[in-house]
Amino acid sequence: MSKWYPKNGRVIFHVDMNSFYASVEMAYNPELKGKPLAIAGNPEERKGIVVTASYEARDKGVKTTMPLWQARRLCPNMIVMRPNFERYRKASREMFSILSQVTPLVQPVSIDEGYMDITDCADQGTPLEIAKWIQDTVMEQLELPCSIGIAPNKFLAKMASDMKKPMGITVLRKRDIPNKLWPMPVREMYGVGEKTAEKLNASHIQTIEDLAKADVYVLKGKLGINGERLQNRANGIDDRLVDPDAVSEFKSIGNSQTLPHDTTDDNEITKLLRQLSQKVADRMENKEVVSRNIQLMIRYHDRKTITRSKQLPEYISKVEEIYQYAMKLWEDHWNGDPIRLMGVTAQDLSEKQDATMQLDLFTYESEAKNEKLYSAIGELTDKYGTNPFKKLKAKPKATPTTSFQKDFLDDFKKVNRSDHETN
DNA sequence: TCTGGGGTCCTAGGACCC
DNA sequence: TCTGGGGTCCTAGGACCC
Repeated sequence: MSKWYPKNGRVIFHVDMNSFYASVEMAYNPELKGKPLAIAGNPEERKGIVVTASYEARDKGVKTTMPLWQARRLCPNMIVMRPNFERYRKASREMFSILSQVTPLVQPVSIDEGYMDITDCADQGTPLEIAKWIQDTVMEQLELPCSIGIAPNKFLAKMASDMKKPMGITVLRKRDIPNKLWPMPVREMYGVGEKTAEKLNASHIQTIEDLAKADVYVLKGKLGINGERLQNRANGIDDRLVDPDAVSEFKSIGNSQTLPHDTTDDNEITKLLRQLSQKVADRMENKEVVSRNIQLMIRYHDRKTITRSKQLPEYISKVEEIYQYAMKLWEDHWNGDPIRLMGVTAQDLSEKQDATMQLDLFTYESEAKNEKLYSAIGELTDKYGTNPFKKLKAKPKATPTTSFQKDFLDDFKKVNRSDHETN
C-alpha cells in the first residue's frame, strides 16, 4: 500500500556543539564554568582575534572574530586562553563516536558539527527521543552542550539547530517553513553571506520569504546558478545526501601565518616560507598524500591579498620541493610592498598509493616499447573485454573511479610486478 | 590598534585540441 | 572569403563557512 504514497521523507539531524572550544575548556577545568571566557589565537599579539567566546562573554557583546583588544574593552574581566587543538580534537572524536552509536550515517562537517541520517532508526525511538538521548549522553559523558536540528533535509536541519541555543532541540518540518523560516532576514540563511545579502537587499529581498517568492530569472541574473539554489533552499528543497565518506576526501592542505609586524625583510620571509612548507609537508605525510599544485598566498600591509599557483610536472611531498616551488612563486610575484601574511597550500592532492599507480601507467605510455607491459595490458584487455584505461593512458592524472577500473588496475599491478620478479 | 587560519565551491578568461 | 563549437586544463580571484 505504501506504493500509493509518495516515498517517505528522510529524517536528518544537524548536531551543533555550543561554543565548542570554550565548553571543552570548561569541562576540562570546572573552575572556568560560569565565567566569561574567550579562546583566542596569539593573545599576546596585536592581531589576536576571538575564536570562541563563552555565553557569559557573549552576554557582554563579545563575538567570534572580534579583535581581542575590542573584546577586552567590552568585558574587562574576561579570561583569555590560547586554543588547545589536541584537546578539541579528542572531544570531537568522542562526540562523533556517540553519534555513530545511533547510525553509521554520520557526516562530520567540521570539528564541532555534523549531519546524521536517522531515517532508518525508527526502532530506536522517535526522532525527538533520539535527539534527546544524544544531547543527554554528550552532556553526561563529555560535559558538553549541543543543539540539534531535526528536519527532512540538511539545509532545514542546519537552520533548525541554529534556532535554539544552547542545548536546544528544534524540529523544522516542511509545513513549519512559512512560520519559522520565512520571517528571518535573508542574511541569516546558511549560504548567504555579506555580499549576497547586499545584492539581495538591493533587489528588495529582505526576508527568506522574499527570496522564496522572487523571480528566479532575476535571481539567476544576479547570483548565477547560486541564485536558483538559494531559492530552492528558501523553499525547503535540498536533496544533498548525508555522506559519511566526504570528510576523508581532502582537496587541499595549507598553512598560513600573519606576521607580528608587516615586513619586507628577506630573512624573515624566507624563514616563514620554510616553516610553512614544513608544516604542509608534515601534514601531507600524515595523510599520506602527494600534491601536483603549489599555491602561495601573499597579504600586503593594506590587506590586499593575492594568490599565485603553479601546476607541477610531477607529484611532490617533500619539504624541499614544496619550499622550492613556493620560493619561486614568491620571487616571481612579490611586488616589493610590506607583507602582513603569507600562506603555502598544496592542491590537486592524490593518495600516495594512487599516484604511484598513475606513475606506472605513465611510464607504460611514455615507454611504449616496453613489450612486457604492453602485453600485460593486452592480456587484461582480453580478459575484461575492453581496456578501461584508454582514458587513463591519455591522461595519466585521472584516477580510476569505477570498481571495474580498480579491479583492472589491481590486476595490472600484479602482472607488472610478476614481470619484474621473473626478470 | 581592526579584522586569524583552516577549508570548499564557483566563475571566468585564455590556451589548446579536435 | 573572414570564421563554429565543444571540451579540458590552467590560473586567479571571490564568496562563503566554521
